[in-house]
Amino acid sequence: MTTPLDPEMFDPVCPSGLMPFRVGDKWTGMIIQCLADGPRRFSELRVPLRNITPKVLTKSLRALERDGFVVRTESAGAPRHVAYRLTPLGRSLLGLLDAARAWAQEHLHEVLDAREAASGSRLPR
Amino acid sequence: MTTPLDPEMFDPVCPSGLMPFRVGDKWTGMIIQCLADGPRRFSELRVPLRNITPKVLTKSLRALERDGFVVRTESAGAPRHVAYRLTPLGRSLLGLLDAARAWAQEHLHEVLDAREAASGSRLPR
DNA sequence: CCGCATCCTATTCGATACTG
DNA sequence: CAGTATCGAATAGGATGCGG
Repeated sequence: MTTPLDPEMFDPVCPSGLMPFRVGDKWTGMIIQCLADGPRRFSELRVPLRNITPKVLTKSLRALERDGFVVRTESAGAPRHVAYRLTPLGRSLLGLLDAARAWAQEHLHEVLDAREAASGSRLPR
Repeated sequence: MTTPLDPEMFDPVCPSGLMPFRVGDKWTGMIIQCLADGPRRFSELRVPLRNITPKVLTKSLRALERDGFVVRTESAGAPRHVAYRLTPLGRSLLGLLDAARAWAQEHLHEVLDAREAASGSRLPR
């Protein structure tokens, strides 16, 4: 349930930036994936999202909270312990993310090929 | 097959801007919808996308072309006649768009409610 | 009819440094 | 540990006007 997140969870060679889909902002989809099998702490999330700055992660998490996809829970104690977990509404997005990944599995290479071909034939209109 | 596009096709009251998903840029998803049941002309596309400027529409269409989702065909003659149609790859996105709409049908109101509630309780952290 | 050229604004993302 | 504050670069999106 709470095994550590794989730092290689998001392949840098196939960043979701190449995907024709986005959920929320640049990081939202990956954050939701990270929360798929249990609550995670702020700094735990920063591991797979290797270079995310705290400011940007905070912003994405606040948006997810505001929209009811995620709840934030702070337990008293020092050092601080803050956890983020998906709500049922947040979990309702997982199916769509799966569908998107399935599409990518099947078709993304076609997009990359088309892009490659387009950068070859440079006949600007 | 080529009945005119409904100018009210995209409800201004529920713009896709509120959706937590995006395909490509702001207009891409709507363009693909417009092309779902047959080729369409440039100016035909501008109708349901009421306020789109030609520059922006062009940019989105070029991106769709580059990625292999759409093909552009220009028939000789004056005035010009340019049509855009989905490729099989482009059509492969329709299922995903349907799934996204189904999700929205079922859950978007929860998001809006959550957003509403959040704007009520203003306890900034 | 189908764009392109220019200019402008707002937002997004990130780097860096600092705090309870 | 979990953020906040400030700054800067890049990009998206749009308004307007011209051109083949």
